[in-house]
Amino acid sequence: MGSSKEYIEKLRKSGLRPTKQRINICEALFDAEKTFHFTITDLVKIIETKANQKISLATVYNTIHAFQKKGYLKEIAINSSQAYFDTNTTDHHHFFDEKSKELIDLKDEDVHPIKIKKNIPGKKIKSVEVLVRLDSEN
Amino acid sequence: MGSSKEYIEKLRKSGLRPTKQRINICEALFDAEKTFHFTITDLVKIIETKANQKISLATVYNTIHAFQKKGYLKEIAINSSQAYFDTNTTDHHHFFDEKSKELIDLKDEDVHPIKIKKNIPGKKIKSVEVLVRLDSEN
DNA sequence: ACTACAGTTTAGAATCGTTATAAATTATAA
DNA sequence: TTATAATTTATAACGATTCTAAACTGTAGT
Ligand SMILES: [Mn+2]
Ligand SMILES: [Mn+2]
Ligand SMILES: [Zn+2]
Ligand SMILES: [Zn+2]
Repeated sequence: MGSSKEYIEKLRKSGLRPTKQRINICEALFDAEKTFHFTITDLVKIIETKANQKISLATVYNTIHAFQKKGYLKEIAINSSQAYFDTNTTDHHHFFDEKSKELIDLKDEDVHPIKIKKNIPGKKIKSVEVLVRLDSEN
Repeated sequence: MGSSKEYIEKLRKSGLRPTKQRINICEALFDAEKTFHFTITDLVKIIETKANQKISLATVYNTIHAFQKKGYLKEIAINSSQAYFDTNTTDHHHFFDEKSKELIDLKDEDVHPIKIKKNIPGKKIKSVEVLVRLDSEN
C-alpha cells in the first residue's frame, strides 16, 4: 500500500530519521492489507525476504520499541517466553491458539462489552484486555 | 494453616515424594491465610526466610512446574519478561499495577460476565482471562 | 556541495529468566 | 538393610532481549 515516500514522511513526523532499515520495517509492517501479529524473529524473516536485505537484530528491536512508543504498534502479553506485537493498535481482544501459537483478533461484536466495577484509589485503568486461550477439540 | 503432615499427604497423593524442600515450598505457598501472586525469585526469598534454609533455584522451578501441572497453581501472563504465578486457582481476573508490578485479584462481582460470541471450528475455549492494566492517576 | 555532528546501525558481548545436565543425595519398596 | 528410582543440586546451556562501542549516515548550517 504505502509508498516509500509516505513512510519517510511518517518517520520524519515522528522525529525518527528515515533510514533504509526503518523504511524496510515500515513496509514489512504497514504494507500488508490486513493487520497482523508477529514476534521479532518473525519480523526479521519477513523483512529479509521482502526487502532481500540483511538487517541487524538490534535495529529491529530498536525500531519496534520506537514504533511502540509512538503508538504504531501494540505489545500483546501471551506468556513469559516471547513478546508478541500487533500492527492493530485499536482496542481489541484475542484468541490465542496454544497449539499453533497463533493470535487471532476478536472483533468488538464478538465480545460482550467489559465493565470493571472495582476501582483502586489513585489508579486509573490504562487498558482492559481479554485473552481467550484455545485448545484443540477432543 | 496446613500442618507438615497435611502437605506430606497432599504430596504423596499427587505422586510426589514428600521431601523437605517440597514441604517448605508447600508451607510458603499454602500456609498463607490469603492466596497471593509471586514470581520465582519472590518465592525463593519467602522460602529461605520462612524455613531459614537454602533451596536450589532448580528445585523451585521443578516443584512449581509440578504443582502447576497438578493444578495447585496457575500462571498469569503479564509480560514477556517474567512468569507470574497465582495460588488462587479459581477462574478470576486481574488488575496489574504497572508501577508497583503488583497483581490484584478481581472478584467475580467486579467484572461483568464475559461472553465470547465467536468460535473457531475444531477449537474449544480453554480459558478466558481479563487483564486490566493500571496507571497512576494524573 | 562540504562539514560537523547527532542519530543510527551493527556485531558481538552481556544479561536475565529459564531449562538441561549429570553427579550426589534421599525416599521408599522389597 | 538394600536396591532402585526419584529428587536435589551446582552449574552449564539456552534463548530472548538489552547493552556497548565503533562504524556509518542523515541533515542542519555553512
Ligand atoms: Mn512457562
Ligand atoms: Mn517488553
Ligand atoms: Zn490483535
Ligand atoms: Zn489472582
